[in-house]
Amino acid sequence: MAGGALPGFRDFYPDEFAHRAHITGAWREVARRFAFVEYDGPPLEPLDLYTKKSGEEIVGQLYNFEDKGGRQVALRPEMTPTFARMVSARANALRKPVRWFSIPQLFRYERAQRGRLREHFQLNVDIVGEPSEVADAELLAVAIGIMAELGLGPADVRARVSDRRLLNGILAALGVAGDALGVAYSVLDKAGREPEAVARERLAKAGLHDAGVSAVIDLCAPAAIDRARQTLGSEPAVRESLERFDRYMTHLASLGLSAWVDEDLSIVRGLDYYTGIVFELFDAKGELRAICGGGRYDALLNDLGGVDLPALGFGMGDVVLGELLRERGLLPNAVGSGADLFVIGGPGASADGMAGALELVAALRRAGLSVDHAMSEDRYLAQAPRNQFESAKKSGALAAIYLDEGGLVTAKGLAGKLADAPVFSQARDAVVAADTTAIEGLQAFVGALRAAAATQP
RNA sequence: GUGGCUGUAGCUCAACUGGUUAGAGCACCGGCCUGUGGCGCCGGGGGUUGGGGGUUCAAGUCCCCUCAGCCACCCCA
Repeated sequence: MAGGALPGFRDFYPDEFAHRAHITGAWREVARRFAFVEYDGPPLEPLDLYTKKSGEEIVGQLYNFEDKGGRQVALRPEMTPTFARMVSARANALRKPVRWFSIPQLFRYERAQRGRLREHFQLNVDIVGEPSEVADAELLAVAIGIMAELGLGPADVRARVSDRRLLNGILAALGVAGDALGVAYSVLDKAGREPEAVARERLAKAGLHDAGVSAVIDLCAPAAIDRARQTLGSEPAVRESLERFDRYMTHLASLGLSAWVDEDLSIVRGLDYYTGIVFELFDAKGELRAICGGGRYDALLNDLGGVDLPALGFGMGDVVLGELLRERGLLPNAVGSGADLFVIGGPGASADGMAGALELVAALRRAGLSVDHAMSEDRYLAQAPRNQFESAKKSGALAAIYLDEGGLVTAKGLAGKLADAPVFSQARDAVVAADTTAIEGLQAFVGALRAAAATQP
C-alpha cells in the first residue's frame, strides 16, 4: 500500500498503542519498585557521539543526516552514550550508586525483519558507582521482575548468565591467545547458530591445536562453568573470577531467581565494552531474538566521559517482547473508548434539547468522570432509544445516562443483559449543580461498574 | 549490502487453463424492529487488484523494472 509509514516504522493505532502502553507500563512499574528513577535525553545527537567510540563503520547503521545548520547529526541508535555523557557531567554531584532508567525510542538504518525494525522502544536500566556483584544480581532481578510482571514465568523465559573475566581466565588457562582469542569469542557467540564443523575449522585456522579446539567447543555446553569449577578451580587466573561468579549466583538465589537462571559461557554479548558479568534473556523455546541483554561495563564511562566509575546496565526492546507476549496471549484485549458514561436521549430529552445534554455532559466531566456522547442533535433527540443504547454500548462506555422523567438523570450499566443491568438515578439539577452527594453517588455507581468489568475475562 | 518467497477493500480471503462494470464474510456508516438480550432485517460507503512499463483483440491472472512485506545471511538492539 502506498502512503504508509516509512519502512521499519510503525503506526500505533489505539489497539497497538494499548499493547505498547501495557509493556512500557510494566517497565515503569517494576523500575519504580526497584527504586530506579527515570531520565531522558535528546532523540537527535551529534553524529560524533557515536563515531568517536565505535568508528566510522557504524555510520552505515545509523539514521544520520546533515541538519540545516550544517551539523552532522544522527537519531540515537542506543542510549548508553547519552547516559554516559549525562552521568559524567555531574559525576561528582550524583549520589552513588546511581540507579536510573529510561525508555527511549531508538533508531537504526537497517533492513527491517521480524523482531528488528528501524525504530523501537527500549528500556534502559543502569547502575553507576557500585563494583559489588550484588549490583549485578539486582540488575538481573529488574529484568526478571519485568517478565513476571507481564505474566511470563521460568518456563517461558530463560536468563543466561556468564562473566567475561571468568571466560578470559578460562581461555588463558587453556592457552588460547592472540588471534585465537577473538575467534574463540566469535565461536562462543555463534554457538548453536553455526555448525560445529565450521567452528572447529575457524579455530584451527586461528592456530589452535586439536585439543585446544575441542576445549573451546566444550565451553559452549551448559555445564562448562561447572567443569571449570572442578578442573580449573585452582588456576590463579580462574579462581578469583569463579569465586565472584559463585557469589553472584548465591545472591540470585537469595533474591528467589534461581529457577530462571542458567549458567552459559556462550553469552558473550556482541560489543566488547562488557568487562564482567553479562546476561541475556531469551524465550524458552529459543525461537525469537534475545529479549534483553546487558552486563557490567566498568571501563566505558571512562572511555566516553572521562569519569572512572564502575557501571552496569541492560537494554530491553519492545519488539521481541511484544511478539512473545502476543504468542502467549498475554497482551490486553482491545477496548473501546473506555468512557465511564455515554449521554443519550431519554424521556426528558426533548424538554431541554441539546442544551440539556451538553450541560449534563459538562457537569459530569467537571466531576472527573470520563464522558462520551453522540455529538449530534439528530441522534440525541430523534434516534430510536434502542439505537442510542446500541451506539453507547459499541463505544465501550460502562454505562449510558439520560434525562429521565421527573427531573431525574438515570444511568444504566451496559454490560450483560437488561434484566441484570444496574440502574442509578439522581436529581438532574443536583448533578448539574455539582451537589456533593449526587456526584459521589454517580462516582460510586461508575466505580462499581468498573470493578465488575475488571473481573470479566 | 546479498539471496529466496509474497503483494486483490481496514481485516481474512474468492475470482476455472488471461475473457463482460473484481466478489464474500467481518469491520465501518445510515435506517427499521418506539429502551440495548453481545441478536435480526434493509440499505450504503470503500479497491485505477502495491506502482510503472510491456505482450495480447483482451491482464488481478503472462514478462520486465520498481517499491513494500516476510524469511535466511550480514550485523547487532
